[in-house]
Amino acid sequence: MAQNGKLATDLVQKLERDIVTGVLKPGDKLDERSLSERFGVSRTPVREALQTLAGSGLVATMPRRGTIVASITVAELIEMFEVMAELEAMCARLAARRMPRADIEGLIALSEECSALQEHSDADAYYEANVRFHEAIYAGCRNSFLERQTKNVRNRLAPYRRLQLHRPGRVKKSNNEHADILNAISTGEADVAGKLMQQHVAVQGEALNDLLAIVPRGYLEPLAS
Amino acid sequence: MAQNGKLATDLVQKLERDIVTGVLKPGDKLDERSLSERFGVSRTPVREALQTLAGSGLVATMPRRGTIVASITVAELIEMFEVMAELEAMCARLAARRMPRADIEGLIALSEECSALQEHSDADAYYEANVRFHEAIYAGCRNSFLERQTKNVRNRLAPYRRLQLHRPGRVKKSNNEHADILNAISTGEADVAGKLMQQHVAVQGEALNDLLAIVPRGYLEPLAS
DNA sequence: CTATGCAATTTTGTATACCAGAGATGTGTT
DNA sequence: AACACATCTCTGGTATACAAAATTGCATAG
Repeated sequence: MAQNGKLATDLVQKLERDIVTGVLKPGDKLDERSLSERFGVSRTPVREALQTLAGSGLVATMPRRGTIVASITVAELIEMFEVMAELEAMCARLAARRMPRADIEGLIALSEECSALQEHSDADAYYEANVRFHEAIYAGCRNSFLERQTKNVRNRLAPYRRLQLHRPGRVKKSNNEHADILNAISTGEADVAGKLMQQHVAVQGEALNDLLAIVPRGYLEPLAS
Repeated sequence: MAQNGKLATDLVQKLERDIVTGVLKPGDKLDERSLSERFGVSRTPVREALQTLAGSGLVATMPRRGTIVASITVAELIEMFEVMAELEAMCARLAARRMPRADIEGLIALSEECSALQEHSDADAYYEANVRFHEAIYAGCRNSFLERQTKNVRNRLAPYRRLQLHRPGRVKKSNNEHADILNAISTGEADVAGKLMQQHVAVQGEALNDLLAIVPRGYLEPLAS
């Protein structure tokens, strides 16, 4: 979609991965000069890459004050989770109606993968499998625009979502919810699948308090920016 | 959000307005040198502006082949309307729950404005009022992230949505649907408001065929890109 | 010792120059 | 006359140089 030059595209992907996987954390400064030296290119493609990332919301750049990995306010966090839950619910609803049998088999396999990893209580490994499970459902909605849109919001929430699974008991609960969602999709109960997914993703009540409690300093902006 | 330099920001806004209002049409070529001469700046801020617009999907740039105002395929058009309907439905649902009385009064005023303009059967004037009505509902959801996201998709669909109102009878029908939506929001019936909005925005069945029939050449990409 | 103001340095924003690749056009050959 | 190949030009991609603004550090005054 946003096709810039080859160098810039590479940079976008590298930086995006680093942000989504947590190598770069919210609030980290992205200096154009350092980045250009580190990647052995001039500042121009670096700027283009940062520009692109700013467009998708992964970084924030203040005029004349540089670029940082986007950190959001508590209010925005709540807002984004609200939208995320609805987007994923839509994916699940459509997947229940449109996902071919063969792909559902694949989804089952991914679900089992999650279950297996859940036993070992390795939050990071589970997170990766979890991402694959969810992405399979995005793909199942057979709406590539919705898929892109959903992945985009997911990426922006990634640093925060990752934290959730480090809460005791959350992995097991998450895995159980997967089973129910999978079942609803498999039987074609669109509205049920959507509702379950909505609840699976939504962060409300106690879960919100728990999440806020474990968000590290710097991941959230102070109220007065 | 995506704060580039002052010049680039100005360009983004100017180009965005031209695209959304139809001055620039899908498929139009955006030559960097011409734009830089026309606006009296160098190519650098022009490139940054195009970069930003590409990020939001309003323009498409093919490597080494330049930038054009984004034109989409029929499949994408359908997909985007499907998502648009759901986003607006979510706005309406939340607005029904959260919109303060005072703001509902404003919404009523906007609705009456639409009704008044509908009489004169001036599709363009109605379109503007229509936009204001819908934006008031976006604002009513009290989720600024959802609001931005919705406006973004709306902007991308603007060239196509504008066409719809030129279909005979569509303006009157649209206006009637507004009344029902307004009523549901006013009485706090969230699910009804959402469902009505979803149907109001969705393009399916005959409406889709009608829309495709009046889309000018160049607005849609050929299947093989 | 702290606060304020000025200067120097760092870093971003813009302009320009250079390079490379894709498409167009023309010529030669079959 | 038609097709293929080569060259040429036009446009984007990248690098670098220059200008303006902000932060930081130091010095001086209170």
